[in-house]
This record gives sequence, structure tokens and C-alpha cells, in this order.
Amino acid sequence: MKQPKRYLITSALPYANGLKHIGHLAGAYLPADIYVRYLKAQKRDVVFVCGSDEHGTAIPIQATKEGTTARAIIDKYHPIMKQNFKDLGIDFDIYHRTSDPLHHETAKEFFTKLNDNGDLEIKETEQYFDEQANSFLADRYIKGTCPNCSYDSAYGDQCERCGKSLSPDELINPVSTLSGNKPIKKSTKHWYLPLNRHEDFLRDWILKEHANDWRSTVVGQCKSWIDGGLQPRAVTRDLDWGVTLPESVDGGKGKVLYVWFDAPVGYISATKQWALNNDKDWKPYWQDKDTKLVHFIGKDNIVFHCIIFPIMLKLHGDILPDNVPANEFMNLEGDKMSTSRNWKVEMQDYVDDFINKENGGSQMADVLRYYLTLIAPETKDSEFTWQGFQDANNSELVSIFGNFVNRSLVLMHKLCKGKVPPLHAEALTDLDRTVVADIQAAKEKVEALLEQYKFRDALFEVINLARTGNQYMQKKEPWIVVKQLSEDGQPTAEAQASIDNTLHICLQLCANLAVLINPFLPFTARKMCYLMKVVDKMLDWENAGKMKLLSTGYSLRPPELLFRKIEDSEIAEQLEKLKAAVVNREASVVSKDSTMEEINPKFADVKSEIVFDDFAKIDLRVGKIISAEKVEKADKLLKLSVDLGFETRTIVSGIALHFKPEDIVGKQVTVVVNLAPRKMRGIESNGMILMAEDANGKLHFMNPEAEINPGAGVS
RNA sequence: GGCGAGGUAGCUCAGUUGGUUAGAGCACAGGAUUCAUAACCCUGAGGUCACGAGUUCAAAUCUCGUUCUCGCUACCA
Repeated sequence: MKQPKRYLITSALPYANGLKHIGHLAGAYLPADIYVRYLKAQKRDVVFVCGSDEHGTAIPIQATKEGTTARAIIDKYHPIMKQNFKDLGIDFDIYHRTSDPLHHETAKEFFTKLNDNGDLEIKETEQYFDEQANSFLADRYIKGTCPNCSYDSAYGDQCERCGKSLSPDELINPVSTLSGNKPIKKSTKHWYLPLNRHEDFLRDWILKEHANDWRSTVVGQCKSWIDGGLQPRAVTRDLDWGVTLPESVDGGKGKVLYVWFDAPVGYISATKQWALNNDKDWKPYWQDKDTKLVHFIGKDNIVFHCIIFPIMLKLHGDILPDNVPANEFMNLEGDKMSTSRNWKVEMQDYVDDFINKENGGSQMADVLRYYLTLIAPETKDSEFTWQGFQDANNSELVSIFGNFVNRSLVLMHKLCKGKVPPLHAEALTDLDRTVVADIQAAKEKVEALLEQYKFRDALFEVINLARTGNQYMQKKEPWIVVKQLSEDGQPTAEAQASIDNTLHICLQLCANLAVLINPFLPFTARKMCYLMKVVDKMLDWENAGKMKLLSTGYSLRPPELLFRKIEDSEIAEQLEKLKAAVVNREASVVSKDSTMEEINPKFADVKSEIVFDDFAKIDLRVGKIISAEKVEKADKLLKLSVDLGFETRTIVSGIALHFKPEDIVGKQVTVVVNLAPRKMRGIESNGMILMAEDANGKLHFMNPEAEINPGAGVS
């Protein structure tokens, strides 16, 4: 197999709207880090880039929720995420950020090149513009009279009464729903990436070339997209947070690049920044065919890294990824990890609870790395349990790996005077030779598995080598052999030779373990070097499989434990914490919202002012839900019957993910009763239920504090 | 709802192109041992391979149907 000249490894850019959890770590960061450490140990030319993804609408929205600015949000989360990765041993060559000027420049250049080459489609349209709100109006923000049925409240995209699809231009007497004013026509442009032009390329590249060497989930998902027919995808957006279009681009004012377009370019700008910092040239890493590019991501990101970004790269003249080893998701204690439900263990939590504790230290980072690699969701979703975490540590890391290293060092001090004993070739047994061969074999297995991104299996082989060491020692039992005394009270020459050989091999095996475990557990590997009094350079991969890593006669440090046991109480604590967090989140919702309102009265962008008459147009009533059922073929919709006193109405509401139908029957709700009917999934909805959304995205009914008569007016 | 991936021992996971009694680690039980963090070592028990049909001399593996989980997507006034 031809070896690439250089490697460029990326991990998905974490979105800077909150802290990331250990599921993210296991999916996109840890595997990449293991792979990179392995390549670096081989002295390959490799750059490992990542950074915070800081654009997109969710950041300003998060800012609104936290009562602050978008800038403040990213400045808050970026450094914490960077530090979390460092604490857990994720050793990026650079952790960049997309808010950096260099990134903006790079993304603009990328856009410009594609635009200049005619690879983007521009659709220039006369769109309605609300002068008072100072923004273009999406179709649904425009109302007017339907040309088909003369209904006077038709939306820009569809008439609710006759069901006809419309464009805003067809509406008679259009009105902006933002301000109530008559919008003006203004010319606007948007740029699109015509994915559909590249279907043949994708078919060849993914479904033929990579049908076998990419993971089946990845190929399957791509096939699904390609077969479904690709559509042009808007590259630009009317938004004020993001990478602005280049000045030179006509009609680009007030627009930014859509976040999906700018974020992956972040890999390139990060590489540029790395090159600047290290006085290197970034270009070969993205443009030379001898570079192997690998994207590590979670399965939710497949389409971007396998379909969209490759098209961008191809058009821009860059290399394509060699592989995209997407991981599945990791569940936690029987349920999906979820930020909104607070069912998660953040990297920060782990750092606080295990690494930064008195009995913690960086060794504890390795413990997490070990367990996450062991249960990595490489082919299907997997499950993190604290019990599993404890077991993995106590009965594998401690009992097998740590114990072997410890007993080797202890025995060496007791039976060989604290020095690496010589190897007596004439006294070698078959068993000795077998173990030596096993060490070489282990190296080859680990190597082969890592090249295939099978990290779990590779790690198992390393642990298995430690297990082999334990078995070997058990069979040779030097602590028994030492009792074969000669007349002077010292062990016989044969006995000492056997002991020397055993310990010599065990110690070389320890040194090999350090080399092999290094990509997975870097802190542990370094501690082992310390104990064996060798420099970190011994960890170079070329040393794996060799039997002369430790020189005969060399004295080693007194043994120290590599890992400590994790107590039942610590596990119980974590489980408690997990449950408490869920309860707290639910309890804190009410108080938290109200305090935020007080602190920051300008909680959200307040809509433009309206006169009382405008408000009075809205007819709000109290109603009572008398029945609820799920709408067929729709995940989010519930069909409700609401008693309004004077009549009972059918209302369709998009709340199915938040409430079970049986739980909301009998609830009082506030209803907009004079809203134009609208058909959803074939059911006509006559009104709208008012809901409040809290900072966690959870919905709450707006209802009177005491049960009152249905139909009561609200004002 | 459409599409994609998955459902294998108590737990976490392997099972390449269909081929003898379905594997590993942990946990569990019994034994042995003491150099070692009550660690190690040996042995053992434990599975209707989600369910139901079909193809085949032969199915965990191929086909169809059912069901459950996850992801993408549509539905959110």
C-alpha cells in the first residue's frame, strides 16, 4: 500500500452555543486524536485541525435566551471548549474559530472563486421588502388577497382557504405581517450551490470508488441522498451574524454566507493559521493529491462531509476526503443524551469531578478515554453507563494493565536489585520465545486495526498483550523459582537465569505496552516512561515490537500505581447527579425565566410597535381541550378538539413532541379564534393555541390560573 | 410518512463472500496461587442470533413481511 506524503485530519467543528458532552468526545474527537497520535508516533507528516463553529442563527438565538450578545456567547464557550479538549488529551495542532478574521477572509475567497467560475447559480428576484422592519420578507410573512378565491388573508406561499400554492407576486394588495405596512418591491439576489450538477461525480466517487472502504452507514446515507435527487442549496442568507459577502460582489450587501457553507471552510482557515504559527505552507495539505484527508464526525454530519463539502472542494480545486469515519451516537444510562433535557455528562463535568480532584489528575482523563474507546459507537449506537465505566477501569485498566506493570516493577526490584536484568540466551525457553513473538504480533495487529479506524479492536489488542504478560508471569512464577537455593543461600545460577529472563521480557513487554497504549492513553504512556526512566522518544512507533527498549543494567524508579480504583460511592454520586440535574432543570425553568425577564427587559428583539386597533383585531379566548390525538404521518402534529363555550373547534398544533395526547385532555388553553383556517396534513385547523417556550426549548401552555368558563375573552 | 443504519449471552460488543457444537471481554460460579491495586492464573455455566414466513443440502448471514431503536427528511401559524 502506497503511503501518503502527508495527512490532514479534522474533527467536526463543535458549535459554540453550549458545552459539549462525552458523546461528542467519543464520536468525533477521541477517535481522531487516537489516529493522529498513532500517525505522529510514526513520524508521519500530519496536521490535526479543529475549532469552534461560531456562526448561524442558533448563536444569536442563544444570545437572546441568555440576554446577551452573539459575540459574548462565542467568547464564553470557545475558551471553555478549547480547555476541555486539552484536559482530556485531545491534542489538536490548532483549535481555531470561525469568527477569526482569517476565516472570514478564507470563506470569502472560497465563495468568490466559486462565484467567479460560474459554479454558483444566482437567482435575482424582486422580493417584498418591509421598510419599517428594514428586512426582506419571507413568503409567509406576506399576506394579501388570493387571486384564485378572493380570500383576503392568503399567505405569500399559499392560500389557506382554497389551498392553492401561490407566490407573493400573485397576491392582490400584499401586506407585511411584521409591520402591517404595504411592502415595497426591492431587488435581491441569492446564491445557490447547484448540487444537482454533481450527481454523476458523487455516484462515481462514493458509490463506486468508496463502496467498500467507507462505513456502510456512511455510504447508505449518501446513496439515499443522491437517489433522492439533489437540489440547489442556498449559499447566502439575509442575516447580520456571519461571514459577510465580499464587497466586490454586486448585491451582496446585508447578506452573509449560510453557516453550512462557511463552517467546513473553517478546516481550511484553521490549517492556514496553523501554517502561519509554525512557519509552514498550508497549500499542500489541501491541494496536493498525496495528502490523505480524513474527516472524523458524528452520523448527523454525514451529508455535509460526504456530499456538500466535497462538491465545494472539487469546485475550488482542492483534494477530497479519503475517508469519513462517521460514528453513531452514544446513549447514556438507557436514554439518548440530550442537552435540552439535561441528560448528559459534559466534558466539563468529567474534568471537574474526576480530573481536577485531589485523587484525580490526568490519569483520570485516560480512564475516560479508555472506556469511551471501548464502547465507541463505531457501527451502531452504544451505551455509556457509570457502572460500565467503573468496571472497565477496575477490572481491566487496574487489574490487567496496571497490575501487570506494577507487579513487573515490584518483582524486578525484589528479585533483580532494581536493575533491568540481562537476557541469558542459552536459558531461553519456548515460552519465552512465544511471548517475544506475541509482542511483535500485537504491534502488527494494532497497526492494522488502526489503519482501518477500528479503534476499539486495536485497544483490545493492547490490553490483550498485558493479559499475555500476566499469563506468562504466572507460568514462569519467578517468586517460586527464587526459592531454589544453592549452598550459599542464594538462588542457583539456573534459577537466577530464569528469573532474569522472565523479568527482562516482562519489562520489555511493559515498554512495548507504553508504545502501543500511547495513542489511546497518552498520559499513562508518559507516566510509564517516567517509571522506566526513559525519554518520551521511546514512544516512537518504530520501537514497537522491539525487545531492547530498556538497557540491561539500567536502574528503574520505584513502582507507582498507574491507575486507582473507582469506588462504588463515586458511581452512586454520578448517578445521583444525573437524576438531580433533570429534576433541577425542570424546577428551575419557571424561576429562571422570570429572573431573566427582570434583569433584561429587552429580552428579545421587540417587534415593531402596533396601535391598539391592531391588537384588538386579535380575538383571544380561553378554551378547554376535550380530545387530542396524533395526526397520521406527522411526528409533530396533534389534532385537538377545543371547547370554546360557543362552539367546539378542531385545531392542529405542532406540539406532539412535547405532550402526550392523553396528558393534555382537560387542560385550559388560550386560543386565537379568528385566525384564518389552515390545512395541515389534510386537516383544517381553525385557530391557534398559544404556547410559551422557555430557555430550554420546552413548551408551556398559556392558561388562566384558575379554571374558568370556556369562551372567556382574553385581553 | 419517505429514506438510511441497527436489534447476537446479565452488560458492552465481534461475527469477512451462507458451511461443523455461534465468539470475546466484563459480571457470575468453582478451583489454584500469593510477586502484585482481595489483583493475577485455570476451569465452568450462560444465547429460539428481535418476531414470522420463504429460498437452499445448509441461514445470525440471502428475500419478503411485522415490530422496536437511532439518524436524515416532511409536517410546526
